Amino acid sequence: MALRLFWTRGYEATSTAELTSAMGISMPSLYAAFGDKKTLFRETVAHYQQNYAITLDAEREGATARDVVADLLHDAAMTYADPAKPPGCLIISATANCTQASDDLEAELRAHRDANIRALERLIHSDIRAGHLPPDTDAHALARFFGATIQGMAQQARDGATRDELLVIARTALSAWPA
Amino acid sequence: MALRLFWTRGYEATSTAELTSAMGISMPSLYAAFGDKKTLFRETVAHYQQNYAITLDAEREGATARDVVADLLHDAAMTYADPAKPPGCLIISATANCTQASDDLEAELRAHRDANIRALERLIHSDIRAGHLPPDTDAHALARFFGATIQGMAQQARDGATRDELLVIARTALSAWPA
DNA sequence: GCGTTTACGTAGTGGACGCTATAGAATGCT
DNA sequence: AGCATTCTATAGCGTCCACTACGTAAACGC
Repeated sequence: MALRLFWTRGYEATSTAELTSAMGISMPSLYAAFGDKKTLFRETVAHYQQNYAITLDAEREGATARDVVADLLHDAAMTYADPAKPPGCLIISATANCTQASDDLEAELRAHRDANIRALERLIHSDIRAGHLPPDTDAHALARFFGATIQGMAQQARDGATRDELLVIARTALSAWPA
Repeated sequence: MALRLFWTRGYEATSTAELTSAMGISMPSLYAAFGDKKTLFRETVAHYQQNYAITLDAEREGATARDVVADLLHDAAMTYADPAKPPGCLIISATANCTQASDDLEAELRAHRDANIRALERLIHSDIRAGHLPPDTDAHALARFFGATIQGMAQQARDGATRDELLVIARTALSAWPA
């Protein structure tokens, strides 16, 4: 599975030889199917996004932003330290420390991360408008804080943190939610 | 300067050719002075540790653990998003996504990170014993939370967050401190 | 049954990596 | 000054990278 390799080792540290042997196919088959390594990676990211990435469920009926963020943090803890999957998050760490040759991929994943934080910010804003949060709440700051927390949880998971430890981080972070 | 290169690009993504041209020396001079690339990196890490890394000042007179952590977060924000320096933290990200060939370096930096979190935990423990924190405070959880926050701030800085944005993250994180 | 075509695997391509052998320049001693 | 020694620089070593050209063998049409 290409996903597991990119997930654990990142983009550049995963060689095409490892990919072909893990996928059980030969080198020309891989290039006939995907064109090049970058395209394979992009399709892997899309697959990850749809099947494994945590998402904030902004459409949940009757849920406040706090509820949604609580679920998001819970999902992050459960996913990032799932013993059956590689630790951490592909979108957060797969293009960390890459050469100029992969600057485009790094920018694409960064765009994903920024989009997630902006979605979080919109969610908080709508809760301010709905009166669930004080009108002077700094939505941008709050969104960035939880974005940073989730990225920190991903890094902690890669450093060996367990689900329980991540869940406690999530709970502590949530206590920073404005009254 | 080797430090800037390793700091921005990480260990494996920095080539020896870039290092020599940045240091203004030739390839054999580098190998005569340091032996190999790993040793150069280790000495760079030591130099970074002594001159640039944020440290928690556990010996500060009359300061509570909260004060010390507040300063630590403040320093992190100022350092990680310093326009005059590469963004983020070398010890946090320089060995992310490395090949098996660099597993030893990754383990060494991970040990640094773990030591920092344990130092934070000891600081919190001593504040519990001193009565500045409730006796049921989960020191381990709190230390991991702030460790995750700092790692998240470093990643945010590498994603382009400004000092002000990091400072607000720091302030928000501190509001999770037990009453 | 046979020629053609399609698919796969082996082996190799140019290039960059970490690292080093050899040749030249600068320095110190007599 | 002349010589030895050290110190540096160019050029190249083997290896691995992403990627591809060829030989081989199975599948299809007649």
